[in-house]
Amino acid sequence: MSLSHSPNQNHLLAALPTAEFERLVAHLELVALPLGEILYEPGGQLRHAYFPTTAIVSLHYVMESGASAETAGVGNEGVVGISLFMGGDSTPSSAVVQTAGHAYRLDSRLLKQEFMRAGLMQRLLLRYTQGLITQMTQTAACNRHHSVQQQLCRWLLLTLDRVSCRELIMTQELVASMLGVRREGITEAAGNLQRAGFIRYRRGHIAVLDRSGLETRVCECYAMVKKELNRLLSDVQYRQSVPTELDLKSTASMV
Amino acid sequence: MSLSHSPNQNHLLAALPTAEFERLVAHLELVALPLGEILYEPGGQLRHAYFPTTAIVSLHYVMESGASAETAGVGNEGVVGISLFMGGDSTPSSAVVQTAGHAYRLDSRLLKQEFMRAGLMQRLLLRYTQGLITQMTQTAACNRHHSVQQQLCRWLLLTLDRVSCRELIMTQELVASMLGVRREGITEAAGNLQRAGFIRYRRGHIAVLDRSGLETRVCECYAMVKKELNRLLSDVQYRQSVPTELDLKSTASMV
DNA sequence: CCGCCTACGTGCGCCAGCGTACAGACGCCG
DNA sequence: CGGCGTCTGTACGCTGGCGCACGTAGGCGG
Repeated sequence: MSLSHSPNQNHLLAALPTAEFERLVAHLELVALPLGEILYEPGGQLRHAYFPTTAIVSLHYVMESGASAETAGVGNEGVVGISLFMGGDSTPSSAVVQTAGHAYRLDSRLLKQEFMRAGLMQRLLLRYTQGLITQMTQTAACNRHHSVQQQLCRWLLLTLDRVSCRELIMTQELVASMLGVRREGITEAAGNLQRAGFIRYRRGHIAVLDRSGLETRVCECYAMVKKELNRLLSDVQYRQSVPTELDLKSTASMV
Repeated sequence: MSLSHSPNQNHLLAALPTAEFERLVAHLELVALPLGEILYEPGGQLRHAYFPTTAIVSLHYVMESGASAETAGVGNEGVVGISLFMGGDSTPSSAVVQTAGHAYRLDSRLLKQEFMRAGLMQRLLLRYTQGLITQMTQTAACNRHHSVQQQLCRWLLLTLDRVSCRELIMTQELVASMLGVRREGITEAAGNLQRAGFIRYRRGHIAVLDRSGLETRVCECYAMVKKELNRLLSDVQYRQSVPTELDLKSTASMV
């Protein structure tokens, strides 16, 4: 948490070749993202792209009725604000900080400029976007066919892969709004997992005790998303320290 | 149906400036797409991109259990095979012809080449992809919160916007697999719509009698998708004949 | 014209998840 | 230490959609 910050904690930034990185690094601004902060709302103009390091941002859609559903999450593997280079400048979804932490932000114009250079940055951003599409596709199917408990496991594991500790600051209410279900549904599903000894719930804190236990309850969607993201970014090379230990660990423990 | 074919029937191709269009037109190959044809399967290498004119292709995901769900549809407003330029070359979803018709196909290498030129084609493809993302997002939320009947209306309207006639060749079984619900669920929902006089079902044929009727039953998702796609492609200019009459009509009748 | 295959209609029991309501319980703050 | 706000656990009836099973009917091929 209070360790030194570095843009290299974000996988995309860490994968940039030196020349491209040098061009951007002076314009990267470290910002703290408190829980609940809204990075963008439907139709609003984006002024920055955010490269999370320790924070996790949730992309989700709010319906007229107020009901909502997460379509994808963004952690240190990605970037918030793909519509900047995809061309729309805005989207109908919102981006909300789901786990407090830090991110480096970059002026939207600079990101577009860098994208237009058609260098590795463009390639990385497009690949990442493809991974995001996979995540959304999978979420759509998962919403349709899998139980709340399975989805909770998926969500916990995906979130866990993006943070460095085993404890999440997260109320059931919040999780429920992510998955688009009732709070009581989460209470029940989480209760099961707790009785099984996989997690421990304590008033806004979820401690994961047995990761592999969760993996026995999760639906296929989790593995699919991880596998596809790994595939898409498998050939990228990091400039120096490889920041993927978490991902490697998590995928190694999969089938 | 048996009218003359032209690449201009596809909105993306029609929006290319003359120079870019000339470069590609010799390599565009008209193909007939029969109902049920599989354009690509999970993990398979794509050899072509498809620009539908009269055909409609469904992107959908099949789970281990065999259950499936459509994440987006592609008609003459788009292209099948975005992973070619996004970078993955393949996706975990499949693409299946949902309404028989025609499409122009283009060798995958040529599409990549054209994309790399960073001309208007790139801009169009990225914008379209952004629209596709919107569609997937909306589908995910819709799967979660809306009734089968609302989703059926959404699906019918979206499909109707992509064909030139009021009758779809479509069994209930097929619609059910698109929406990822039971066939009986479609029977019931379609029965309601038929009793209301909005549609007429006849053994594999769905005739839409009252479009505005359907619009009273549909959820917000339909309008959202249309609106966003229009916004994203609002500033494109067509080379000659404007092929958007259908879309203009459909959006004019919306709120 | 007849038969058969495929598609459509219907009925039933079942259950996951919803809406609502309320009771405990943790922990912060005064 | 005590109070209160927030978070979590539990209970109950309800309903939409599922799984299954079967009846019916349209329409194509022989």
